[in-house]
Parts: sequence; C-alpha cells; structure tokens
Amino acid sequence: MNIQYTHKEEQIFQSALSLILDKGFHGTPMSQIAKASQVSIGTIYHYFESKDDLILQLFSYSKNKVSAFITDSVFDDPITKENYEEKFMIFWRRFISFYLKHPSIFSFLEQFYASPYYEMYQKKYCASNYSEDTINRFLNEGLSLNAIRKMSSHILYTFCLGSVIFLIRNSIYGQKKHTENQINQLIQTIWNGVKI
Amino acid sequence: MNIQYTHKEEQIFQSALSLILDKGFHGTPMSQIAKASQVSIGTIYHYFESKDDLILQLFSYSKNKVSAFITDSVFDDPITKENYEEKFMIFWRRFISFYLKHPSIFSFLEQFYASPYYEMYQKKYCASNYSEDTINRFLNEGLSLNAIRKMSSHILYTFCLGSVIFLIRNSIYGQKKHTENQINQLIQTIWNGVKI
Amino acid sequence: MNIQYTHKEEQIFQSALSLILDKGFHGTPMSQIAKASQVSIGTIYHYFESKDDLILQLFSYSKNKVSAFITDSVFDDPITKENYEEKFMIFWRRFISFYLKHPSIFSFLEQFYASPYYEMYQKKYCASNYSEDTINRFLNEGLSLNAIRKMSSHILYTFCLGSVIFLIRNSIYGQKKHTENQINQLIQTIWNGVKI
Amino acid sequence: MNIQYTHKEEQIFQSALSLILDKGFHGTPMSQIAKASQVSIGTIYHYFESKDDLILQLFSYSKNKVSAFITDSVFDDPITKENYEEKFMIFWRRFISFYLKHPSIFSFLEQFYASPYYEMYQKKYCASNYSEDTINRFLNEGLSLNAIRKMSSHILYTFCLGSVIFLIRNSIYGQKKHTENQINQLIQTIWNGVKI
DNA sequence: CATGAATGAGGATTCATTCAT
DNA sequence: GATGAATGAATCCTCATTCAT
Repeated sequence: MNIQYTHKEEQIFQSALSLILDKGFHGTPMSQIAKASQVSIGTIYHYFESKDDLILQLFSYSKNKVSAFITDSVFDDPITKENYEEKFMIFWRRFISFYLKHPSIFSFLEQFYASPYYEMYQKKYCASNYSEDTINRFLNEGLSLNAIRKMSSHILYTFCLGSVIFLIRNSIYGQKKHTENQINQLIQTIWNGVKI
Repeated sequence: MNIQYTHKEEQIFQSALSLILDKGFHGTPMSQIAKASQVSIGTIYHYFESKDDLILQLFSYSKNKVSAFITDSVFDDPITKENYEEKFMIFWRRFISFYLKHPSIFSFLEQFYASPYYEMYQKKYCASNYSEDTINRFLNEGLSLNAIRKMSSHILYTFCLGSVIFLIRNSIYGQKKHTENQINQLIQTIWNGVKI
Repeated sequence: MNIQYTHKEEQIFQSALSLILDKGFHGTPMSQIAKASQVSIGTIYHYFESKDDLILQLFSYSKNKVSAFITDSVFDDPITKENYEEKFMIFWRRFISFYLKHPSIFSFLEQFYASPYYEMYQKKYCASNYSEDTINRFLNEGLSLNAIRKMSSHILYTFCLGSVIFLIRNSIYGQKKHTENQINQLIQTIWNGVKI
Repeated sequence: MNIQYTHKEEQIFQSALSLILDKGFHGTPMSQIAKASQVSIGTIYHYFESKDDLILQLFSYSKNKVSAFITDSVFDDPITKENYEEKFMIFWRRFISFYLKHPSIFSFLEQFYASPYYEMYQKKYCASNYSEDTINRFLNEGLSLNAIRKMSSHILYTFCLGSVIFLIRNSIYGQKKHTENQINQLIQTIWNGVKI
C-alpha cells in the first residue's frame, strides 16, 4: 500500500496529473509528459511499460495520496458513539478540502472512473474505488456504534460519497465556488440523512 | 429545446452513444461510428463539422432525451406540501430508472462532464449541466412549499443529485447492481436529509 | 477561337479565377467554386466533366480574354517601319495594363504554366502558350520590316515577353507597385535591346 | 545564410524537389516523399512540422543552393568599367546554366513564387525573392561604374531577370531547347538594352 | 540508466465525383 | 437542366513505442 516512488517517478506523475487536468487523458501524449517532467521519452518507458501502465500506476499513486491524507486524520484516537458526529464532520471536511487543494488528482480520478481504464484496472487488480476501504471502515464503525441508522453499508457509502464528490466536481469545474458555510451545510444535510 | 433530428442523425447519435459506452470518446474513431451507423464517413462529415462538433451535438441530443423524459413525469398535476414527499420519491426513482435503462446516455454524459469538452461547451453555449433546470425547479418548489428544510438551493441540488448519480454510476460500471430495495433506501435517506 | 460561353459558365469561370488568385488551384475546392458562383455542385459537373476539365477550359477562356484584348489594339491600321517603334510601345503598354487590371487572369495563367496542367494541355491540344500567336505575329512583323535587329524569332519573343511578365508578376504579388514612368522605362529598355 | 543540413534532410529535400518537378506541390503527397527519400513518414515529421513547413524550408534550401553557386562565380576579382560587359555575359550564362542543370530547383522556385506559399514566406521572413541580393549587387555595381545606362535599379533587375527566367522556363517545360548560340543571343540583346 | 531519432499503424478530415430526385 | 446528399479514396498528421548509442 505504501510504495515508495523515485524522484523521477514523482516528477512524471506530477507532470502527468497537471497535463491531464487541462487536456484530459487523450489530449496528453507521452511526449508532452516527457517534456513537462524534464525527462526523455526513453526514460518514461524505462519506468513504465506503456501509457496504459503509466495511467494505471498513476491511479495507484493518486489513491495512495488520498489514502495517506485521509488515514492520518481521524483514526488517531478512538471513535465512540459520542464523538462520532464530530468525527463525521471532520472526516468529510478534510476529504473535501483535500481534493479542493489537489484538483488535478480529483480530475484524474474522475476521468479514470468514467473511462474504460477503470474496468481494466478492476480486472487486473480486483480493486475497489476511491478510498473505499478507508471510507467504508469509518462508516461501518458508525453503523456498529449505532451512531448511524441501520442501512445497507453500500448505500450509506454511495449516499455520502456521492454528494461530496458532486460538490467537489462543481467546485473544480463549475463556475460557482462554494463557501465554507455551504460546505458545512452539505455535510450537515448528509448527517441529517443518516443520523439516528 | 426540442430540435428535430433527421433519421440519419439519430442513427449516428445512437451508434456513437453505444460505441462510446464501450470504448470511451477516444477509443471510438469516426470510422467506427460510420460503420456502426451504416453511413459513409463522408456522410458524417456532411452532418457534423468535426468529431468535436459531433460530440458537442451528441451532448445536446442526450440532454434533450433526459429532459423530455423527466419533464413529462411529475409536473402534470399540482405539487402541494402534502404530496411533495411522494412526488420526491417518484421523481428520483424515475430519474434513476431512466439512466439505468439508458446506460449509454449516462456514460456519455459522465465522460463529457469529466472531459475538456464540457468547458468547451460552456464557453460556446453558456449552458448549465444535467437537467439542472428541471431538477432545480422541482427542488425549489419543495423549498417554497416548506416541504424541504431551508438551505442553499445549490447545496440542495448538489446533495440530491450527487448521491443519485453516484448510485447510477456504481450500478452501471460497478460489479454490484442495486436492488429496488436499495434504491428506495437511498432515496429515503436523501429525503431524511432534507425533510423538515 | 471565339467560343461563346453561357451566363452560368461565365459565372463559374469568374468565381474560379477569383478564388484561385487568393488560394491557388489546390486551395480551391469545387465546392467553394460552386458556392461562390451561386450554383450547385451538380451544375458545375453538368458543364464540366471534371475539375481538370474546368481548369483546362478556364485556361482557354483566359487566353481568349487576353487575345481579344490584344488583337483589337494595334492591328487596326497598317504597321510600317516608321510607326513600328510607336506601335511597339503601345502594344506592350496595353499588354501590361491589361494584366494589371485583371490580376486573377494573370495569376491563373502563371500557375497554370508552372503546373503539370500545362503539359497536360499541350498533349491534348498541341497548343502554344500565352498569346504567343498574336505576339509573335507582331514581333515578326518588326523583323520583316527591318524595324528590329535580326535575331532568332523565338529569342526575341522570350526577351520581350520575359521582362514584361516579370514586371507584372512583381506588381501583382510583390510589395512594390510600379509607376507609369517605370513601366515606360522598362519598355524603352526592351526597345533599346532590339532596335536596329 | 549557410545553414548545414543533415544527411536525412538533404535526402528529403532532394526527393521532394524531384517529385515536385514531375507532379507539382499538390500532386506530391508526404507519403511519396517519404518513400522516395527512404525514410518513414514519422521521420519527415520529426524534421518538419508540417508539409507547409517542409516546403518553406525547401525554399530556403533551394535559394541557398542558387546563392552559393552564383556568389562564387563573378566576385572573386574586382569588377571594373572595362571588364563589366564580359562579367555580365559570364554572370548570366552561369545563372542560366545553373538552372538548366538543376531543373527541379527552377521548377520548384517557379511554383513557389506563383503560389500562396510565397506570400506566406514573405509574411514569416520578410525576405526577398530569387537571389535578389546577389543579382542586385552585381547590377548596381554596373550602374555605379557607369557601365550601364542610368535607370531604376528595380527596373534593371526586372528587365534582366525576367528575360533570363523566361528562357529557362521555356527550355525546361517547353518543347524547344535552346542552343548555346541562342542563349548568347539573348544575353547579348539584354546587354544591348542596358549598355551605355 | 538515459537519450531521442526513427518508425508506421491509425485517426481525423477533405474533396472530387456520382446519382436519385 | 438543376440540386445537394452521399460516397470513400486519398491525404495530412499524431503519437505510442522501439532501439541503437
């Protein structure tokens, strides 16, 4: 889960993310990634088997960035029924703020999930999406603690993540940036939906 | 709003949607669209200036399909504070069921919004997304009728649509299809979030 | 030699000339000629077998325009040894002024002679270039009358026409337009070269 | 002025020239140039941004070839009033003989000047045509030395070059090749025109 | 490890031409 | 005669990928 990347790989990943944010997967040729990351094409092919491989690994890289961030946020002290609501708020606020600070990661993941690559990835790694595991663990905790209404764990996940992602999407692509207040309003509404 | 398309255009649009669902925008060359829609490449270029133009018009086409469907569903008899909850359920159930029946439209729209095309489209047409207008009208009605808690209209929109779209996305791409029951559970949870 | 063209044909020829001046042969598609001449593509193909045919006929048309103009200029009263110099001046002045007034014809002919079409034309019609016949007749007259130094008739032709055409070319394409005075200077110099 | 071209570039230029002589600019697809120069299409696009770019650079290449040849011909020993006539003869004889030996360069330049490319070139490089500079320098020398009649420098240029180019053109495209004698006759006639 | 010249399959697009109306 | 929708071969160009240095 915590693969270490070399400096060159980081460079390549960052350039790729930034270009993909602007131009999309297919508007971003390998040659441009090479130029932007100050590396020769040959070098890219030294580290990555193919463009598909680069994108697939970029996906892992991005997920790791997200996971690393989310993980070290809420789970450091024990979650109880009493502090769950508070943790819930913090959790999603952090989640949103992470992506607003890293729009290129968000954009990449969005494109990835909406593309045939995702299927390819699932076939190859049988893996699940977004930071599903971390999020699910947190939400299931809420269910076990009886801090959240009984409901399908998967629907709970869909419900929370869906609204939050849509907010981020609108913020990044859309004309209307959201205020702190609006973000809190959304999270509050989500909480209203699931609280006991 | 209700542009009429010729038979040939419909053919081309349908083939394009279906191919894009499988292979994505950029995995779908014009030549394949031509073959699938049983016309020559030249004919496609007779109707559409370029691939970009085809995709942009396909977007309008898709939005129209959605709008047409949603519109004729809930607004035929007056909405009151008393029947709003029921209408709310019906509205979203229909919305979800439409996309589950037309995954190629959903997939296309998803890709479109996550791609640089959307920005291109906004610049060209200053238009708004999804069936924003219809949905917003319905939700704002709920706010005016005091059937929904006071909140930012835009957050309300984000909250509802986000979860719903995420559900559809998971259903179409994901391994787990949702049961009727799960869908109802989601809509119920959304309603919990916004009801007074 | 004096073919009559229908109104439609004239229209097509004129539009073609004007477009070719701007964009060249190959920058001028049939569809544009059709649009510019307010005629459907089908109609063009009713009058002309192919684009090659159109261009070949346009060549005849252009040559006729030139011939018609030149012919009715100098030969109406008899040429003598005494008035030859004067006629020489008039002849070339008219020649130059014609092309400066009809740059699209000049440009078309230039392109035509510099292109593989000319060879095609020669093979098909065994014909000779520019208004060779008229010009040669006039120059040979000068030779017979002993108004011009003895020299190869063909070299005489090359010498005169070459300078004149080059002047026109520079005027039309070049940055420097020529004054009346400069034009006279050129013709005078040509005369110096050939006079006895 | 004396750019060095790589072996590959020379190869491509030569093949292009030869093909263009036969088929013209637009009858010469990149694929054929690639085949003729024994490189892949990709390689051509490695060296040249586009077909336009190739043609524009081919123009520079051709002009350089001409310049190189002309320059090292007449200017090695001082020009005086006494030897100017002799130099004049040599100069133009060399000029003509160069192009007769390199018809593909001549044909290319002719097509180039008669095409929209020339305007494109002027806009891009503000440059002047043929080996204008070398020729002008030589002719102006004649004017200063009083070896040539007083006249507009530009008309002098037009007068000499025009006839010479027209001769070459007729030789290359035309049915009638010129004899040594005829060529001398032409140059002599030009000299008659300008001598004091 | 790193480079970047070379490759060529594949894709978007153009445009001369046909033909049914 | 006139139209213009339909065709598809031909063209320009891109870009993932290889490989010799």
